[in-house]
Amino acid sequence: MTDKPKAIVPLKTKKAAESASTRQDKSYQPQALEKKWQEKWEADKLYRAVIDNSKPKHYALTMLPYPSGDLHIGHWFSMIPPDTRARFMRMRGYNVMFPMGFDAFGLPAENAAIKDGIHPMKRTFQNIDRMRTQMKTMGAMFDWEREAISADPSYYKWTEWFFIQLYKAGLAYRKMSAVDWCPNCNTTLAREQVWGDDRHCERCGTPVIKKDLEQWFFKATKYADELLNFDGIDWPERVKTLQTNWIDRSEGASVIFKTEIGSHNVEIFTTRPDTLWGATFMVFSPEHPLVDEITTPENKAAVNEYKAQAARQTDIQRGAVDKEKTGVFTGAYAINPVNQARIPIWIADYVMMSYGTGAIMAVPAHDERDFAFARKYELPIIPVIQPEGQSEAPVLESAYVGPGIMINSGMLNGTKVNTEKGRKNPSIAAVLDWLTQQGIGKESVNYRYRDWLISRQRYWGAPIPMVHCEIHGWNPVPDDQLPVTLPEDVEWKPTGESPLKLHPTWKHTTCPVCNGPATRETDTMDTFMCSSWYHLRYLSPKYDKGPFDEAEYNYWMPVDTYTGGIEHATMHLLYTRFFHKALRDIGLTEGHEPMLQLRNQGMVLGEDGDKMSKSKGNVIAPDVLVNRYGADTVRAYILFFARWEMGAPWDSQGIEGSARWVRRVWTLFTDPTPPTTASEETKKNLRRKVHQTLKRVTRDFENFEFNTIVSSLMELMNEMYKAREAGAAGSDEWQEAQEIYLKMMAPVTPHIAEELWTNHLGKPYSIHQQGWPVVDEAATREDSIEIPVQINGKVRDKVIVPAEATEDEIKSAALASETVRKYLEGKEPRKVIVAKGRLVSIVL
RNA sequence: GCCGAAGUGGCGGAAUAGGCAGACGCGCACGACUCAAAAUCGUGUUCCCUACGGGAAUGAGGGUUCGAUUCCCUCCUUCGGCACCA
Repeated sequence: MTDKPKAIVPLKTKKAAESASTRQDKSYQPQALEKKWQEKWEADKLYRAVIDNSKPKHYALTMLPYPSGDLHIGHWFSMIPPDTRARFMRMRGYNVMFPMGFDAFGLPAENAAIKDGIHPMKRTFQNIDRMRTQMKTMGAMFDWEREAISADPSYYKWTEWFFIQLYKAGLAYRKMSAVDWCPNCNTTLAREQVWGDDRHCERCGTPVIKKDLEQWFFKATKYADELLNFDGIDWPERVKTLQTNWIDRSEGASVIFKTEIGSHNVEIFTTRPDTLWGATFMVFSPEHPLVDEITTPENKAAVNEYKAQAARQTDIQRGAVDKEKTGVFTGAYAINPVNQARIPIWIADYVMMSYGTGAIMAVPAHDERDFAFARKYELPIIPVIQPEGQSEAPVLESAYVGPGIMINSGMLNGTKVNTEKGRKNPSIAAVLDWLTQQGIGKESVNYRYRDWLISRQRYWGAPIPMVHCEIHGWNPVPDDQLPVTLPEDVEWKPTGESPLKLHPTWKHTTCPVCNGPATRETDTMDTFMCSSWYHLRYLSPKYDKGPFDEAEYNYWMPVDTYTGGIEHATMHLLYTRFFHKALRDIGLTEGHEPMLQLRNQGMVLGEDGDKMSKSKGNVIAPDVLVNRYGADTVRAYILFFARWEMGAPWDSQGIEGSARWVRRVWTLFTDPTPPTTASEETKKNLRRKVHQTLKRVTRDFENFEFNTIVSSLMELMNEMYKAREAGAAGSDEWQEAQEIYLKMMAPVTPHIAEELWTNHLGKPYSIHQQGWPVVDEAATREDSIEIPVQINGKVRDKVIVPAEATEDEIKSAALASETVRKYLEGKEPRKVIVAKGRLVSIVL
C-alpha cells in the first residue's frame, strides 16, 4: 500500500507520461475511485429506503425528468443539491427516501417517430436506460428499486384507474367548447399550457388557435378556493403568488337582466354592483349564444358581419389593450332590474366569452372601457358615484373610479364608496344585501381559473379509459380490463387526430353496460395527469393491488421536501395539489396537501448567458465534465457556482476552483503527517474554526444555501493547511477536525469522503451511515475579539478585548486607545454606544 | 396597467438580530519552482487621490438612526407572470 514511489527512476528522458503516471499512483484518481464506491454502495443497497418505525421519516422528492436521451447539466443542477440535502438529513438520523423515475409519455418521442418511424416505446425505454446509466455517475443516493416510469403499463394502469375514480366522483366530464389547439403539436392544450402575450404553446412555442371540440375536463374549479389556501405548507411566496394570480378570484355579484323581447334571463357578473344604477347599456361577447336570437331583423346584417370579423381575428389581435373599441347594436333592449330602465344591448369584442358569463352591464361613468365605448357610440353616461366634498355630479372627462358617495341610486343614495373590493366596500356590501333581498341578484365569486382540459389527440400518452355506446353513452372501462394498453402497430401521421383513431381495430370494443358494439375514446391524457401522482407510485412501484401500498403511504407521505423548477408553478404544481384534494375527497389520500415544503432552483444558462440549447451550441455536457474532473468535483461546483434558487450562466473556468479544492483536500489528508509541535492556542483555534464551520454548514443545509457550504469548507481547509504548518497535525484536535471535515464533505463529495474516511483515516465503512457531528457551542466562542471603534460613523481604530468583556470594559478600552484620544482632543465625547461584542460608536 | 423577483468589484457571489462591505472562488498581476511551459506553491487584486495616510462606494435620490447592502418613501433598470378580467 505505502510502497515507496520508485524514486530512482533511471533518467527523466524516459517520457513525461510515465513519470506522471507513477506520481498518480498515490495521487487523486477520481474515475477509478468513484466507480469503485458506486459499485460497492449499490451492492450493499446503501441507499435503499425501507420502512423503519424506529426513525423519523423524510421523503425528499425532486421533479422527475423526461427521458430526452441525454443527461443535461440542468439535471445535475436540479438533482445534486437536493441529493446533498437528502444525505445530510440521513446523517441527521432520518430515514430518507429519495426516489427517481421518468415522466416518460409525451410528444417528443412521438414526433420523432413521425420523422424516423422508430416506435416511441422503443426509443423511450432506450433513452431511459441511457439516462439511468448517466445518472448513476452522479453518485446520488437515489433508491433505484423505487423507480417508476409513467409509460409502463403497470404505471399507467393506475393513471387510467384514477381517471375512472375522478369520473365516478363527478370530477371528470366531457364538454364541447372552444379550446386551445397547437397546430404544431397537433393537439389541444390546457389553459395553463398556453403562455405569453402571443398565446403560444408551452412546449413548442407555436401560437395556438381556437377549435370547437368535445373534450374531457377535470373539475378543478371546484377546488379554486381551497387551492388559494396555502395554510400549513412552506412554499415560496413566488409560487403562491403565481398560483393566486392564476386562479384570480374576484368578488362581486351576479345579476339577472331580462331582455325586453323574449324575456330571456341574461346573467352578468360585476365586481361593482354599487354602480348598477349607472348601467346604461349591455355588451355581449360576439360569441354569446343569445346574440342570434335577440338581434332584430334590421340589425342582422351588421351583427353577422361583426361576428364574422371577430371570429377572423386571433385572440392576440382581439386582446390588444390599446385597440380602439368597436361594436354594433343588436336592436334589442334589456331592462335594468334595479330601476327598470330600458337599455340597449350591443355586441363588442372587448367582452370575452371566456371570462364571466360573456355578457356585461356597461357603466360608462365608472369604467374606462365602457366610457370609451359610450363616447364613441354616443350612449348615455349617468354618474352614480360622486366624489366626496363635491356637491354636484361631476362633468366627466373620463370614467371616475375613485371613492365618494352613491347618487342617482334610489334608496341607496348617500352610501359611502371607498376603493376596497367586495364586502369591505360599504357601498358594495349595501347593494349585495339589497340585491339578495329583492331577489334580483346575489353575491358571487368569479375566477379566471378554468377546469383542466386533459384530452390530447396524440398516441404516446395514457389512454382515457372510456367507452362510448350509442345507447348507453359514455362508460368507464371495467376495472378488470385495465389497463387499456396502447396498440403497438400504428401509423405515424401528423393528421391532427390521434393515431389511435386511425388504427383499424383498436377502438372497437363492447359496451360495459349492454355488451353491444361500442368505441373507445381515442384521445390520450395530458402527461401532467401522470405526474400528478408519481410521488404516490414511488411508494410501491411494483404494487399491483392498487396505485400504492397503504402501509408505505402511511409511513412516507406526505412529501417533506419537494424541489424543482419554477416553470411548473401554474401547471404541475397546481395540478398535483388539485389531484391530491380530489383523491382526498374520494377517500384515497389523507391531509390537504401532498407536499409540505417546496423549494425551486434557478436555471443554468450557457456561458454566453443565453438559455442552453443545441441550436445555439452552448450546451454543457455533464458526462464530459465527469470524465475530466470526476463526479465529486462536478457536484461541488454545481453547489458552489451559483445561488441554487437563482441559477447563473455556466463558467467553464470556474470549475477549476472546485477541482483544486478537491485535490487539495486529498493532499491534506494523504500527505504524511509532520511532527506535532503546535501550541495549545493553535490547537484551540483550529477546534474553534472547525465547530464554527460545522455550525454554519449545518444551518446552510437546513436553509438550502448550498453555495456557502462549499465556501465554508474551502475556508476551513485553508485554515487546516495553516494549522498543519503550525504543527497541529497529529493532535487530538487535528483528528477531530479530520473526522468532522469528512462528515461535512460526505453529502457534497460522497466518493472522496468515503475513500479518505475508510482508507486513510481507517474508520468503519460507511461514512454515509455516520451521524452528523454535533456542534460544541463552547468551542465556537472566541477568547478575545477585535472590536472596531467608529468615530462619527467611520471606523478609526480597533481594540482587542476579552470575549466576555462588559459594555463598560469595552467602552473604557475604546476610550483608552491612542487614536481615539487623538480624535477626542481632550474633549468628552457627546455619546458612546457600545454594541456588545460587535462595535463601539463614538459621537463627537 | 396590475402582481412578483432581482440590481453589491472584471465575473459567480459573501455579509446570524441595523454594527469592520466585498468571505470563498474564478480571472488577472507579480514572485518561487522549471532550460521552458503546464501543474503546484506564495503574494497582491473595489475605485479615486501628491498611496505614510485620506476620500468615495452595495442601481439613483431622499428619510429614520450614533451607525443602513439590511428598515421606510420615491424613482430607474432587468427578468418573470397576468391582462379590454367586467
